[in-house]
Amino acid sequence: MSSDVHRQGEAADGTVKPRVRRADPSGAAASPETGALVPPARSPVEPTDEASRAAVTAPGAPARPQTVTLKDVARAVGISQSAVSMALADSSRISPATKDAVRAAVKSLGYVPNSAGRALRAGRAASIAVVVPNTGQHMFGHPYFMHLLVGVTAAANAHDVALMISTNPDETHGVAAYERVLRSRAASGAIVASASINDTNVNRMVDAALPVVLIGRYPQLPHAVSVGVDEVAGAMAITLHLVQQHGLRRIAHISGPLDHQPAIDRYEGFTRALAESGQPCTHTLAVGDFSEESGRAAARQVLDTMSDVQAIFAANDEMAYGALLELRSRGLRVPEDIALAGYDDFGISRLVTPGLTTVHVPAEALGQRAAALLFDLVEGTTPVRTHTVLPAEIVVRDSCGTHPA
Amino acid sequence: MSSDVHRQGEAADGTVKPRVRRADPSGAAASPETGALVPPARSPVEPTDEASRAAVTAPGAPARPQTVTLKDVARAVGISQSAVSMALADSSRISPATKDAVRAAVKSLGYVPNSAGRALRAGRAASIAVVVPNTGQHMFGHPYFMHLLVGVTAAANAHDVALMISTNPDETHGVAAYERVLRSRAASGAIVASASINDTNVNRMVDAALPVVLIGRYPQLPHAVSVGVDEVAGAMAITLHLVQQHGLRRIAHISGPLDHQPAIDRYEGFTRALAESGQPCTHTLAVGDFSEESGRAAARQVLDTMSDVQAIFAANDEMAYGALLELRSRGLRVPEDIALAGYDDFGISRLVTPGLTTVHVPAEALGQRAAALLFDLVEGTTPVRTHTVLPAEIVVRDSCGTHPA
DNA sequence: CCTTCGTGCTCAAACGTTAGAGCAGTCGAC
DNA sequence: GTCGACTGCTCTAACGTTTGAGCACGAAGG
Repeated sequence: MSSDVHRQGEAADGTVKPRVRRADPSGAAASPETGALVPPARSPVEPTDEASRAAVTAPGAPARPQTVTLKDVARAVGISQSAVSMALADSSRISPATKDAVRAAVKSLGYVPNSAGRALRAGRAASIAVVVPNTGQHMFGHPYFMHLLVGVTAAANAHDVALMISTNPDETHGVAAYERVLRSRAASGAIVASASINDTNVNRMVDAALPVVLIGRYPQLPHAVSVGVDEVAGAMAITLHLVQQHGLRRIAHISGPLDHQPAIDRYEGFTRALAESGQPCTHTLAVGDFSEESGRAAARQVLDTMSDVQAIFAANDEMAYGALLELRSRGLRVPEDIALAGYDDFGISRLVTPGLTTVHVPAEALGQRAAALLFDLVEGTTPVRTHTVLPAEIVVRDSCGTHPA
Repeated sequence: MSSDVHRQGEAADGTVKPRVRRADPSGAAASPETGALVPPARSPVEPTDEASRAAVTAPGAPARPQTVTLKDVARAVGISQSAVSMALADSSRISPATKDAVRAAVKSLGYVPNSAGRALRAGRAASIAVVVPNTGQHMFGHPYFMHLLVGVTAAANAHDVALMISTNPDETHGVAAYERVLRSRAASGAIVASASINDTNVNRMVDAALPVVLIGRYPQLPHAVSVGVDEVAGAMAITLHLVQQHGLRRIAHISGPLDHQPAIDRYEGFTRALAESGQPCTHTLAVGDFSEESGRAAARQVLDTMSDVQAIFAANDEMAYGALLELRSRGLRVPEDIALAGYDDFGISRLVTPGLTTVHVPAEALGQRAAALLFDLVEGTTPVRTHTVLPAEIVVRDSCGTHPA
């Protein structure tokens, strides 16, 4: 049985010699798990166009796998296939006895309706798509999407609908990947989880006149159906927590790229909270790109330019972690010397020492709501409101200081 | 514009009052991000059966969204639709001039082939599925799947094939979710990422005579095509590292559930390494379930029963983290008092302090290889080998002790 | 001049499904 | 006794695609 097993990297004598990789002990940005993937010995699948693929398949094409269709059920029961179809649709025009017979035959033959036939007839597929445009895998691999997917999956399962996911291989294929899914009617609607507010793809999708639900806030697309989180409120809450609960006054914000709506909203929440706190606060801003390394760089900038910083609020946990590394390397203690807060709450914040105070993004709930809205759209029920905003919730851990009182 | 915005949890006066949740400062198992999701104000989508949904859609059913089909292109060019089809397939029977005209018309009309029509005609859909059977979301939400998905997505994109994901809503729906995807021909093949070796669903899938690639090692299914990682070698390598590089002799293993192939393999690698190390080692075993809490419990058991433990090797990073918490709470230092190692390398191991020495699981590469194999199967090319095994690679960080020169 | 061949298309059928029209038989009402 | 309505089905068309068969035409070969 082991004779047909092929071990890559196996030495000639049959012993397995695992490669050892030594991690950067500084724990900095050269993160092993996001590093280049182990290159497969076999070259990656090369793109094949429809024509040549068909040519390859044609010669030795095995008999199409035998499927049981309506016709088979009809033959078994001794009625027409339309009658079977109607029976399965529980039509009142079919006698109970016939329905029973049909159900029995369906079960014994193992009939499952062919989705292509159904989709063709119905004009739409029984599936929805989650599209993540404009993404290298750096975006798609994020835990955020995993949680989103869990939510969408749950809703799709409940609705008895299949789920397709569609990402863009690269910028040049930009449009293709997701537009085709919709235009080809492979999915009857889509949930779009994008990023940049300048993403023209998003506008395209919305214009496509197909059911689309956006995740996030899209002020420039007032008529698009969207579901988001109240990011401004979340950022306000955590900033106010720093100011009011911990009495901090000199606070830096490390924002994400400011063509990114969440980055804008979190920054706005930050400034608004300072303005409304009633306290004389000083603040500064450093812009990152949501990556750990950019957070570290931003922290460096903050520490070098603002004297006596008391707290840093980063627009996501990854940058907060980067900042933590910078603080650590300068011998600054968190939270004793500087308080730290993040945003997202997808694992990092809990695992890091000290645990990061952060704002929880309910990605799973977002996914579930988005799917529910999409189903309304697909079924022609116009949703009552176009924009749904879920509440933010802050999670207090240790990085912002010991709990007063 | 903000008038149609509905804020959940918004107070009557319009101010947003975010809820504050206080995290368990012990940092133990009550992990916020895996906790119950924020319950949506609106009740979750209730299951709707096919019949009643159709009834809802029927009355006000809007005109089916206008799509441009082959017929439209044919009309525009002034030829038959078969000619258009042949032109697009680059048939030699069509003149270059006509092909050009067709391509121009396709472009100007924005024709995209309807996937249902194509799938119906071809007998199979241009999509593959990733199925995760036997799963509460506890399994599906794991970073492992995210990485797997990234790999599969890349391959699917390169092959110009859509990707469906299919999970089981719950145990009762067990079969339905994935079996339907395949039996209904919604996908032309599937990648199965399962867990338990007793999972009868996996056998069912394999028996279904549809292209299926399993992820992991399935010794009991020798004829199924699978792609896995050499878990035994990985566990051996890390164990030998502890024994040979760090001179540790009293080592405990915290395994996963032993009806789970990776758990079995990692345990086997552990014992085999000890046997082959040439050193007189003492070891013990505690069984967990791959959860952080079970890791903590197992560590408790180990520390209470085995005297003078020098190292703990946990079968995954989550349990290693649980063990770390237990050690920390007993005032034991890692690695000074006890060395620690994990397995998986999906983020936790890098973020925790001290960084965990672990074995890297190349989930993305697994996904990519699995997809490549699946495409071979779907296209009728029988792959040369049924089992592919990727090499393991250990990642040395700080939890196993300082690097001996 | 007739046949053969090649070219460049058209025609028709088929994939599996659903739904509207139609139809044979029964039954109740007038 | 005739009419209409109802019951319980069958027939047929249609969704959009691909493909094998067929056909009209011109050129080449006998």
